[in-house]
Amino acid sequence: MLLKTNFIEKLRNSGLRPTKQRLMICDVLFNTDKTFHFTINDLSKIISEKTSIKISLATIYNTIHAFEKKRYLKEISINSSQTYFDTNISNHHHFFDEKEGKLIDLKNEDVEPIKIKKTIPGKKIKSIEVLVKVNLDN
Amino acid sequence: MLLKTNFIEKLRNSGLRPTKQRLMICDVLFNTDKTFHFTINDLSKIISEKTSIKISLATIYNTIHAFEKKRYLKEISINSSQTYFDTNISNHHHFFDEKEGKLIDLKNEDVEPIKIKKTIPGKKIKSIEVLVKVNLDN
DNA sequence: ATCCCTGCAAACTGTTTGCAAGGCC
DNA sequence: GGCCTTGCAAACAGTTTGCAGGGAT
Repeated sequence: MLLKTNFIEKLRNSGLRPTKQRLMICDVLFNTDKTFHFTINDLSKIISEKTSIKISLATIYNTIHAFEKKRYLKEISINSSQTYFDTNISNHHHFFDEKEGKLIDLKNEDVEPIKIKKTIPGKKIKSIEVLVKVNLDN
Repeated sequence: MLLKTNFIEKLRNSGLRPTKQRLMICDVLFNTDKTFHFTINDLSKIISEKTSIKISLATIYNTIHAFEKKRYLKEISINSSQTYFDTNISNHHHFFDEKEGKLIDLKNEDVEPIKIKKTIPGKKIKSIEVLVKVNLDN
């Protein structure tokens, strides 16, 4: 758990002004031990349920992109009408439950190290993401 | 290489009427030894460059979705503003060149078999997709 | 005082849909 | 003829942008 003052610090250190909207978003995203996945829509709903303050969608997009740039969040690669973000910024893989449209973390020890035996000249591997799609067992 | 009559056959067998639009799309997608990746936009451009016939975007979307349902194509999971399709419907993985926005096939022998040691009760693994993001080497 | 940030509305992009006209069987 | 398909335009959803007013430093 982090205190509000920590968030203020965190934002300042990134060159982001600690506005009440950003602090609110920090509180939702980072004031928990667990990491989780969300869409902008999810986040917007959580905020409106949690407080009476309304944060404009534009501001939410703005803030999330700023946080992504600062590596407080990362975007997850799934084809979906909405973009998913992850508060777990470490390298890890995902299950995607097609029926529920939900992402589930795979711990690193759940996946044997991926070895890529091919390289592309002049290019460097930036990330390796495994997406395991699951559905009903029938 | 397949002949036009083969495509007519193929479409008929799937319960799809062999219209000239669909045959044109078949020709672009399947009348080659190589498989490839494309977006709807790409496809639309290829068609308009290749022939003077103009196929409406709605029809292209329509046809591609029909082909996907019939498993002549598959969609690839990348977060991108556009949806990518693959004429290679076998299980395989991809490089994604972030700079060029282009997909490159990884042959199965280029990736050591992925082992997932976790299961989800009542759920079955439908697919395992590896996306290796690459970018300039600096 | 300055510069950054917010919120609204409008704009934009890729995709989907409704429907009338046309084409395949 | 009946049903499927096409093509257009309008609708749609998620996201981005321009800009005026407000807030942080």
